[in-house]
Amino acid sequence: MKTENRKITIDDVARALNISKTTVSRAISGKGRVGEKTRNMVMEYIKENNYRPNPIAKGLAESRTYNIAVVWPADYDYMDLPFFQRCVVGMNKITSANDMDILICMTRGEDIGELARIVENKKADGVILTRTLIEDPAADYLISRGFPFVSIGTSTNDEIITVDNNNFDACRELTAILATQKTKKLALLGGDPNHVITHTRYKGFEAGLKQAGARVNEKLVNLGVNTERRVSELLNEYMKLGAECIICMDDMLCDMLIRCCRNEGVDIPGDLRIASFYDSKLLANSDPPITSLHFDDFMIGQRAAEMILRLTNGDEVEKEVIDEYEVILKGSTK
Amino acid sequence: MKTENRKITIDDVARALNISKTTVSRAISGKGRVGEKTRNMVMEYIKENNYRPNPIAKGLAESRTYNIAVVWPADYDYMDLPFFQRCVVGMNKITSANDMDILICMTRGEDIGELARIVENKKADGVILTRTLIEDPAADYLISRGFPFVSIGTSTNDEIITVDNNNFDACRELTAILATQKTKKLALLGGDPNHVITHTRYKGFEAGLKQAGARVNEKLVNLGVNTERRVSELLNEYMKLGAECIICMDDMLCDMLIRCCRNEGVDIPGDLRIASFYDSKLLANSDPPITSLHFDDFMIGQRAAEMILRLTNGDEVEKEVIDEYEVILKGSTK
DNA sequence: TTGTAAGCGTTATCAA
DNA sequence: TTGATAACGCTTACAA
Repeated sequence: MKTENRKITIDDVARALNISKTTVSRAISGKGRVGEKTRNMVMEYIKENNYRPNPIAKGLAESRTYNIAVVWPADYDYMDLPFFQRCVVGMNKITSANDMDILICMTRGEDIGELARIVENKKADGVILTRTLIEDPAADYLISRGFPFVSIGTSTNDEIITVDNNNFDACRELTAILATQKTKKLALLGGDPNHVITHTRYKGFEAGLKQAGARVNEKLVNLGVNTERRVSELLNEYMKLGAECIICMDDMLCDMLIRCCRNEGVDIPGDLRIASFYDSKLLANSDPPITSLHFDDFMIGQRAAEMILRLTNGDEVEKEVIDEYEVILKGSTK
Repeated sequence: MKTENRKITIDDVARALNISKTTVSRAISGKGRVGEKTRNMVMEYIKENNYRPNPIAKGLAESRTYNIAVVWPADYDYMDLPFFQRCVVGMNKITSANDMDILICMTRGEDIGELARIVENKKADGVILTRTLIEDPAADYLISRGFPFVSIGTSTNDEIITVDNNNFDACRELTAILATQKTKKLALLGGDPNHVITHTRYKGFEAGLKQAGARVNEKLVNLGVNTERRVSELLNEYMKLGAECIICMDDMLCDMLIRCCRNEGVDIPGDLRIASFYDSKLLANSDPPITSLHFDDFMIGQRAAEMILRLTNGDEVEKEVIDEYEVILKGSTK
């Protein structure tokens, strides 16, 4: 009972069939002409003997890895957002269907050292960036190296191939709906101004107000908010200015705001309405449930993966915008 | 202005220095004797010319990949739990410090096809399973292939090298604290009985009651709960039986339970106390905030990564238990 | 201490 | 349609 554990190689196949490696290789890859009969013989043999070409050797010969690197931010602020995880599940559906794998690569603030290592070492054939920044060292680096990549999110740099949800329209629509109720005084609480999405959401907010015949009140808009202390200050300011509704750019801000309201005895939606430009399962089920937008993270991951695969195959790839968002009106806006 | 983009190889280094590849290889790897002078010369040259050995070629020669595969469940139930994502961030800290990378690999229910592909194709040197099951096809497969792996979570199979939080003690402690208040009638809502953790938590619950001089009331314990409908039914049953406190095994159940209570007009903690055996940032901030346990996901990922690296280096590795949990008492249990 | 040459398992070039 | 044979870039016996 010898358990031959050594993996069978292309050489073994060739020898067993009394043909050359070249022929076997051609039969499998489909490149180059092979006799019908020979091909069948090879295909049958490898099926029966469960031969799988070694992707490392293949990679060495082809200068490929059959891996896609996905870049995540490792900052604590983002570690809890299920967004990245959900994207990856979507990407995996595509990559695994193409016998490719996903490599996880972290950036820590400005530090793109790990990405650089992966690129220099050729450990992946392409890269997916999971967010776009105004000042974006990762994207700049990849461009400078001429390394294929796509970004999730809209970019200020037009050469970058991106896939994004239609955040602008979604935010515009939600804002317009809220503004055309009796409520006119809408306020905004925004995140990191180095994120392109922050500006997109702001533009959507602006357009939504315009559409409803209202205008942005600069005093009711603040970006770069990232602490509960700051949220609390702004809540007080906004209330003094007579804000009727506050929209948060994401649910971490929204979560903070809810807590501040509770501490200050501000009733939602009685004294103040609240909405978020990005959904969270848990917030949508909180008391009161929070009005928000919903995007399909799984889907956007899938699209990004499809695009980078095409790109690494040398095909032309165009930017994409996904329009399937949902506006979910809940108790927090009556 | 020729941009020599071709990567420099070990051959280039050797030729430039008028020595053989062998010597260069030895100087870099540290294996085999090399003259002090020669080594310095090599090291200096590769630093200046920014030479990095190609890991694919290295891998082909050594039969290694410098990748670790991390296995995630792709089921919808788990897609939202930040646990897996946080683990990976922890693992990455270790792997990247060792010039290794993380490959993501999904299992879908019983389907371990992708894991098998990665193992058969030798696309990783070792595997980390992120949960343990009673009936565990992934672990069984890896054992049968003799492929190195570690599991996060306690296993019923003693040969498996695991790293786990001390769930038993944590659950025991929380239960005991809740039971030694005036409350004696504790109920339990549990998840998938194929997960080892479900049983561990149950044992902890049992031990906690015992410690408090109480005993498990079988009618107040139900495992395998996974729908809101079922939670609602059980809430009614438990209330009829006079339950004073319900502990949920995780925060998805807890979230459902809170919603059911709201629907049924059950006041927390007035009519009923609630706690969870696994924490969620959002639940801890809900109204009322939920009493729960807290574990360090980042840390457990780190440990798992350290273990698999040692294992792939052929070192002996022992099971580990991490004792740093926190019991967080909040408003939901008064 | 250093070098030669044979792998590692593929693909690709060039003849036959 | 097929087959030698040389890459791909590195490690590692075995020699010197």
